[in-house]
Amino acid sequence: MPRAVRERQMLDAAVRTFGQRGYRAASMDEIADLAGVSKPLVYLYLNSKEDLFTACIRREAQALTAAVREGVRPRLPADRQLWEGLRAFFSHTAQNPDGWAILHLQARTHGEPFAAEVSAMREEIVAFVTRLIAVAARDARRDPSLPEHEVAGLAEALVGAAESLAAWANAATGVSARQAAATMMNFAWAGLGDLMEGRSWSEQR
Amino acid sequence: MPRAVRERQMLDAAVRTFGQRGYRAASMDEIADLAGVSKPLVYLYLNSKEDLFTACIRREAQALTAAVREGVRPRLPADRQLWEGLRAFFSHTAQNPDGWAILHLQARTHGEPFAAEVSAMREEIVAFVTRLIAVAARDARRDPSLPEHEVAGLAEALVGAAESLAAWANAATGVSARQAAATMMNFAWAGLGDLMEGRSWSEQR
Amino acid sequence: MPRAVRERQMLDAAVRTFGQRGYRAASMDEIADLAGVSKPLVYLYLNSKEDLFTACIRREAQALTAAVREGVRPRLPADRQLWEGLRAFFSHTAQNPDGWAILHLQARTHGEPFAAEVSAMREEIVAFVTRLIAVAARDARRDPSLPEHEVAGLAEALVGAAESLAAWANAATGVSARQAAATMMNFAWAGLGDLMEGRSWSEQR
Amino acid sequence: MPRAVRERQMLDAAVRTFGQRGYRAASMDEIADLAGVSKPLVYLYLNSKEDLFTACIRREAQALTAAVREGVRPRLPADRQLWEGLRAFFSHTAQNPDGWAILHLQARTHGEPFAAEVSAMREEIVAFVTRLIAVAARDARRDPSLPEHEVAGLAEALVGAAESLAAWANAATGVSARQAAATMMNFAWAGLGDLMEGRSWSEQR
DNA sequence: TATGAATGAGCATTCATTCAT
DNA sequence: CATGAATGAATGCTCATTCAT
Repeated sequence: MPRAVRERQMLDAAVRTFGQRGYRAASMDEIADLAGVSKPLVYLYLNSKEDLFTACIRREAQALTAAVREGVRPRLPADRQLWEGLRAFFSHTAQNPDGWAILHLQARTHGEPFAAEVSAMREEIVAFVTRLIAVAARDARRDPSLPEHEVAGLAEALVGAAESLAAWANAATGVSARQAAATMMNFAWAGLGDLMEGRSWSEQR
Repeated sequence: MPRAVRERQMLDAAVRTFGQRGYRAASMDEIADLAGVSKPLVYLYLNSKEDLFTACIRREAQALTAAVREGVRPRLPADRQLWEGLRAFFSHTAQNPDGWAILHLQARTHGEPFAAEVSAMREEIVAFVTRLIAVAARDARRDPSLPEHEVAGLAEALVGAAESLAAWANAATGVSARQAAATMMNFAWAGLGDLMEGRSWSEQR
Repeated sequence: MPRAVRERQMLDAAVRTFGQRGYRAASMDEIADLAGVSKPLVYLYLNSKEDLFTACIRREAQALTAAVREGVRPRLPADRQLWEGLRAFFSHTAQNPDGWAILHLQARTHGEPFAAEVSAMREEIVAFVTRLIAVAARDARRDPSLPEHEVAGLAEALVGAAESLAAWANAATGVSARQAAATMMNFAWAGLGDLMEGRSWSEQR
Repeated sequence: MPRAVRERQMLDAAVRTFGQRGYRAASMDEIADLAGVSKPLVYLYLNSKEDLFTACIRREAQALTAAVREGVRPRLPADRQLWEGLRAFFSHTAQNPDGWAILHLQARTHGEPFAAEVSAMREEIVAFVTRLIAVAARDARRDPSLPEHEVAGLAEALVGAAESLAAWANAATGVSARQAAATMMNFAWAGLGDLMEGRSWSEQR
């Protein structure tokens, strides 16, 4: 069996195990078993538990950013791009709960080698959102009087809100990716103040 | 030395160790050392690692909710209450990074006995926010045409955004609790859309 | 509360705990709790776990030998003395299962300081039986052509059989001390060979 | 080194350690040391201390019953079968003092999982003796007017006597298996009463 | 007389990791 | 390419025992 395939099996098993048990509670024995190979082979291919976990994080991070990137049509107005990105995000996390658990919970919880890995991805997403906000500001013919720093904070908050909603939507049965995205747009774009006045964000214009 | 004092020392040491190392990686030996007592005493007073961690979660959760509750003056308009709550929240988390790490990261990452504990606290905060939104809607003389479910999602998103900003503010040096709270208000109350048009939320009116 | 009474309470608790849990599994904590006193007091009165266990063994051994001694009228013929001794033995062990467990199981299982203690008692009983056999032989006007050594073996076997029956009678519901003693007499006095021929031992002559 | 061999070594070491120290006092460290392997290997092969002890009991129980079974020629008269069985029994226990200590003392002293294991073996032996008694009764052309229950008691007493003699013979130097068996036959078959009259059981008729 | 507070030492168990084949 | 065999190092937890009061 070619190496690439074996490696994929191992990563699949590892993602599942790490996602469900957590980094420390997952044992290499269980992962090897689930992958259907012997433990030494896992070490031969992936060196150590740490490296294996890092590989999981990287793969899942790339899968997530790719899904979001592919979900967004870059020519649309900023709010529409955000809308599409959010839909892709909620959709992907709902379909890959173990991967999402690794990125959102495990990697950040278990210290330096891993937190850095996931931060890279997060920054990519934050940068994407930051760019959207800048574009929107330009389209509104406004000088970016919002300072850099403030924009970064807004993006951070937006991403955090989305992450939180992802967990909520996954847990609360019956909340679709679309609904979660709609809630996010209302919250982030329209703002609570506007919502109070009866103005909510809407996909149609 | 009286029991109550010793117990406090142990909890302090445990919060610090759990917060920095994580639940699994923290060893009872290290906690006992840091508390300046022998391991058996930790077991005598706090029964088990699980119970000790639960006690940490409970203490930190109560400290956090108490801080927020005390920071809010209940007669003010909803947005002002939110503003004050956020300031208290960011302030408390900045001053108790280990406690916040336990609540935000560790407890949620390590499965059922603990996740439930922190969920209770989180629900209390979400309920507080939900109530604020409802009050704001009433004050704006709007029928609560925002459905229950949508409000829950908004509150969830708001809390998630705040949690995310807390981590960000703690990490990025030089962001004060006040600044973080302002960013949150802009984000949550004014909304990105308004911000684009130059309307941001402001403490003065 | 006078020392003697306290000490009795402790020994009672210890016998029960050792009898039910075993020497190693019984904890000084549990014994102190059951006795209703603090642990240091147990140490003050009885020095150590080892000494405490030894004290239990001694007390129960004396109680058992006393019960047997008091049950036997020394002027009767040998077989009647044996009969009475067996009844007293089965009766006492049935009423003190924990004490009997200590003597029969725990003390012999846990090595030297204790095994010696119970051996002393056992030898006393074996000596009693040996004497009975010798008396019976004299009464039958037979030279003791049974060698010393053989007699010791017989006595040992008899005591072993009785001990075994005690456990069996205690476990099998509905076997009285009297029945157990009768079985023993049939077995030991009449012998299987005689039983086969229809001759069994009988209390009435 | 192949697994089966290693496993035997471990069981040998365990039987010796459990037999001499007792179940609780024996440490897995000591057993592993004595077996010449590391502790994790013991766990890998035998799961837990409890399982290891159970495996010891089972192995020794089977060895003992096999030795007795093989020592008995089934066509002989009942008393001769008993004689042969006893010789095999005393011989085996004398040669395996640690195994015998496990079966006779340790297993019965340490509660349910183990006591049940050894009870099974004991019942097999008691059943064998019971059958012998029944056969002897038939051969003597006697109705089995000995009630079931009485026979069970007799068998129990006989086995107990033998167990007791085994310990005695092992301790008292210079008592051979043959002598112990002879004493048992005199005791059990002839009965003390007969012995008093000068009639003892004899191998020759 | 009696106890609350405290600990040194040990034990069963697990796990990431490595050889020799 | 793949594995059966093996281990050093921790870790959670318990227990007999002792002071200071």
